Amino acid sequence: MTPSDSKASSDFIRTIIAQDIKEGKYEGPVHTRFPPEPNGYLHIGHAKSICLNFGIAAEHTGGLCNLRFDDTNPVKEEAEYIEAIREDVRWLGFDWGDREYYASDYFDRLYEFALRLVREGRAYVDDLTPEEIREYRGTPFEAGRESPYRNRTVEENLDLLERMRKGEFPDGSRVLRAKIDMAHPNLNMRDPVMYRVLHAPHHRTGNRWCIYPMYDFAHGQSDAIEGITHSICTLEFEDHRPLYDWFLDALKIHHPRQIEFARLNLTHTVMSKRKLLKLVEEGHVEGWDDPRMPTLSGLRRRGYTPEAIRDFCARIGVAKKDSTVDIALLEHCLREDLNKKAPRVMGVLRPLKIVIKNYPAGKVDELNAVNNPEDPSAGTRKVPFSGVLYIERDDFMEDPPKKFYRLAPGREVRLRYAYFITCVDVIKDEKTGEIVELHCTYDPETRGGDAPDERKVKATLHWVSAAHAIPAEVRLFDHLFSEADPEKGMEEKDFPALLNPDSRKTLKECFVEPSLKGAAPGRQFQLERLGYFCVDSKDSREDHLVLNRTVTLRDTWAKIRKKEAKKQGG
RNA sequence: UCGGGUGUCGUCCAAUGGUAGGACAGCAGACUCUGGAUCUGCCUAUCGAGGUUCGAAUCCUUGCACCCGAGCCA
Repeated sequence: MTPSDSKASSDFIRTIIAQDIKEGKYEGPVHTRFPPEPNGYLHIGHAKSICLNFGIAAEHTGGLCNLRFDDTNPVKEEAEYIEAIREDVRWLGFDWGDREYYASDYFDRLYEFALRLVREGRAYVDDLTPEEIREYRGTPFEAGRESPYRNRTVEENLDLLERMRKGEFPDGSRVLRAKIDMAHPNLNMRDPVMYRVLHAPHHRTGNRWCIYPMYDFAHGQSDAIEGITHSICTLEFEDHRPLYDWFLDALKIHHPRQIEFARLNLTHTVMSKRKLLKLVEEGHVEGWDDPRMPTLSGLRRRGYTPEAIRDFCARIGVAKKDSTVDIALLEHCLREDLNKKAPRVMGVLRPLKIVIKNYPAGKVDELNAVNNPEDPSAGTRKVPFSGVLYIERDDFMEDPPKKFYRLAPGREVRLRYAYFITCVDVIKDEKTGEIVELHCTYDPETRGGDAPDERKVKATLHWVSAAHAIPAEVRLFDHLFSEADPEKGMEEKDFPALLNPDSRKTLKECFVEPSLKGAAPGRQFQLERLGYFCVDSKDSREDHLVLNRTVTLRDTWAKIRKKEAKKQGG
């Protein structure tokens, strides 16, 4: 192994951790955690965090990464999301062993912690209404005011907190607050709420609790309880860090080192769970796993591979600068992976019928086709050829421009792995003028795709034999939003207006080669010259094949066409 | 106006006082039974102004821009 083989990517977080280890700051091995809230599905932004946390643990001997659900708000969280999150993390390729934890596992200890702070006079029960609390908090520019309930006795606080826990008070009537500093320039330190009354059943603790800890009072302590050494989170928690420090110090418990990084943004999509949830709830997409969604379940259904996503996460790096990664990089990683792995088959999306006039009637030939030119071990297969075929409509032009070198009247091209054919006649619908079929001749000497006289053709087309082809429905996907940045200058509630109306096109009359018969859900392959596709895991049936286009191939011809169009359009 | 952050090619990430480099995107070409893949070449950047230094993306001063923060959300 050369040094470059094992060269791990580095970033400022890994640098800090390496330094901490060098200085012997922590007793045990590196211990991280991935802490999702089960209130939605995981998206590619979470993948960045998952790869970071599990990746760092894996890079150190004895390193561990926990999966912890931050389930402190029963009104927003659902058990359905937990299973989905587990599946997504596993699919991405990470293993948390038996270390699956829940903040709700710690409710008893958290309550004990709260009691301790109350006894020490560091927390109090406040009777202010939510509106009053906001008012008393002040603003970033002016100090807040202390609540009139701030100086209750320890006994009174203990009594009130216990009665909150027992359910004597309605939602919103009282909270437990930390007694810190109402004039602190960091708003998080102005007596933050630790517990609120919420008469709601919890998906794990049922009706055992009617008060629930705030995230700020649960997160740091959960990390401490689990012995996390490095608590990696996103930038918006940076100014919560002093508060976490305050709790940890007051409680005198293990103190992980928190490091913040910038969350991932991607062009042509949205990433916040709120927005994704809105797309789902308002029916702009078919669900969390709609193949256009940036969710892991959506990407999976679309045909993305875990390897491609991990590669992407490695390439985007980690930093503290707000950034928006071009979705083209994600697509590049995908193509690179699929190019190595996906078997090639032929299929026609917009069929144009071809009749080979000089081909013996009724004859069927079996031609050899390479399964994957990038991988000889993938072998070869037989593809049936006959006198009536379909080719792609886009592969013929009656009046071709200079740079078009596919089929045209009088022109010879190659049918992949088959024969050279020449177009001799164009048959049109008399009324509409639409081209309904092409008449061609073939050269029997070119069987397999090479001419004995070494003559060349400029194009090779994909095709299927009409009598042997399998019908399929094919869904073509494009960016969810046509704008690169749908968050820019847009009221949050209005962003669906920017949705790309052409993000999904369904083609119902496609044909694929017979080797795809009975293809299992999720199966992936390349349709030569068209792109990578997979069998839809939800809608495909034995007798009704449904394919998703995962991503197109790089398409130089499309680029030329676009450029020409732009030139003419001015 | 307060607190916390961040400013390097179009985009993302490096360079930690010593030649500003890589990837994606773009452009041009080679090759090709996928206009795929592959290969080659090209293009473009240190937020501004001062200073320290033989030498500054990096240190200092100052200005500017952008992001986060006033949930009983996470």
